[in-house]
Amino acid sequence: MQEQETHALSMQGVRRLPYYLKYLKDLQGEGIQHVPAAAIAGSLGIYEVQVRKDLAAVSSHPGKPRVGFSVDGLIADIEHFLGYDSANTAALVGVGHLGTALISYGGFADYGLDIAAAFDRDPERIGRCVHGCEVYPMEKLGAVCAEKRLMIGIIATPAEEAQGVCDQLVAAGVRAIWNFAHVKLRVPEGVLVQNEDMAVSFALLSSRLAQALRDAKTE
Amino acid sequence: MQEQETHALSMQGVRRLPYYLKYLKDLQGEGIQHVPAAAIAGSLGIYEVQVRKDLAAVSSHPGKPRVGFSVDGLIADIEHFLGYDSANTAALVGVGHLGTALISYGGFADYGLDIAAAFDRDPERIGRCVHGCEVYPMEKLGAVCAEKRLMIGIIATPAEEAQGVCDQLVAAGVRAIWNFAHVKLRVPEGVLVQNEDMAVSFALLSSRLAQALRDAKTE
DNA sequence: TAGATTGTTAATCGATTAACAATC
DNA sequence: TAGATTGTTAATCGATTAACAATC
Repeated sequence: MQEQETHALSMQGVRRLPYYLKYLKDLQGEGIQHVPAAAIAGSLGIYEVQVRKDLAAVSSHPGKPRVGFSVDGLIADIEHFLGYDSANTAALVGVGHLGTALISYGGFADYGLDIAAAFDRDPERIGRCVHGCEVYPMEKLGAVCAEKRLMIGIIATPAEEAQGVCDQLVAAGVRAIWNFAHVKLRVPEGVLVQNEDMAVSFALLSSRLAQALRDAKTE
Repeated sequence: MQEQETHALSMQGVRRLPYYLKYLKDLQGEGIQHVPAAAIAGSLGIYEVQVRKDLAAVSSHPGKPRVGFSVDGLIADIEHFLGYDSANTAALVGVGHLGTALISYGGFADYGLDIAAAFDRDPERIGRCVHGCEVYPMEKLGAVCAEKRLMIGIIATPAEEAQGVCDQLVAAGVRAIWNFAHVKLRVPEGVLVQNEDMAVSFALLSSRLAQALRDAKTE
């Protein structure tokens, strides 16, 4: 019975899961069947207790004293928790450099994401096939999304167009938006939005660097 | 005197600053000179108190009752806090789709990032000029970074090459690494690393979506 | 003065860390 | 049994939210 994990995992915890998963898959590749929490913690530079708490929240099979956790079991549990075994089908809008990078990024296949169709308004790009993914004109967005029952809309357009594209995706029935444009999207209740904002990430880096340089000067 | 802001701002707070900045610059463009915290909070959908706490941590000029905060003053303070007025010069390694997207992304100029040189090992790409940025061969990395005194290394290579590139960048004197490869980098003490991991971001989206779909089924 | 708006102190909430009891 | 490793309960830490006092 895999349905006890209602919640209890912090959002930070969810962010750690992909790292656990990567490490566990490496072990799996080496044919290792059991792993103690301490080993996972060591590979990521965090505390064992945190790993145990995270795993307790997602895993259906508890770890065994003296043995550790089942590698295969954990992989299955984490993938289930993260929904990698659900239908994560996506439509990508904006086949510029970033969009192409996303389609081409091999890592996603591992993580259950299937970009099933791409859209662009540039006639030059329409009809092309990028890494096995066909590029459709914007006019077909509604029909293709509905037909393929796509769940996720990925926005990789310039910021000015993002809201319009978002509205079209929502109208076409997607349940979640992964937004790479530097803009705050308005969506109806019930649609998830995840922002991937490079400007925010850079701000963090820049402030830490500025702080470090100031500290260095003071000493 | 602008040097009282030792700390006191949460990391989450730092992540909100770029949004404040964007809103404030819009106001500046409209010629508005003062803004109350409530207006900033409203535009972002957060509480006023949080905005005030964040601003108190970074701003040198306090806000005035009945008037609000000086738009120009806040912009200057936030940019200073984030280090956008420092020399944020960067070397980018890996001029694939993602690397090209980063160089071409107009937004960074606003945020104080200057990608001054790019590197690649593909002879086809070397010597080209992408959005005003010259692409050098990997062999020149050390010399160019030293000569231009570049502070930040941006890694946009495949995961397998990331650690090697990181080592070269560190040897060339960069103080911070912005890593887009899905790998955990080892760096010497004192070098900052900021990971921008799409797999992590997607994991968050996927788990939220899976949870939402489960909830919908239950009801 | 009255009211809008600020800044600060206290209360709550959430996540991490530490201490310890349970089990193969 | 002894020891490795687990899971849980309590303590700490950090960030958000609420309540309130200060000021133009």
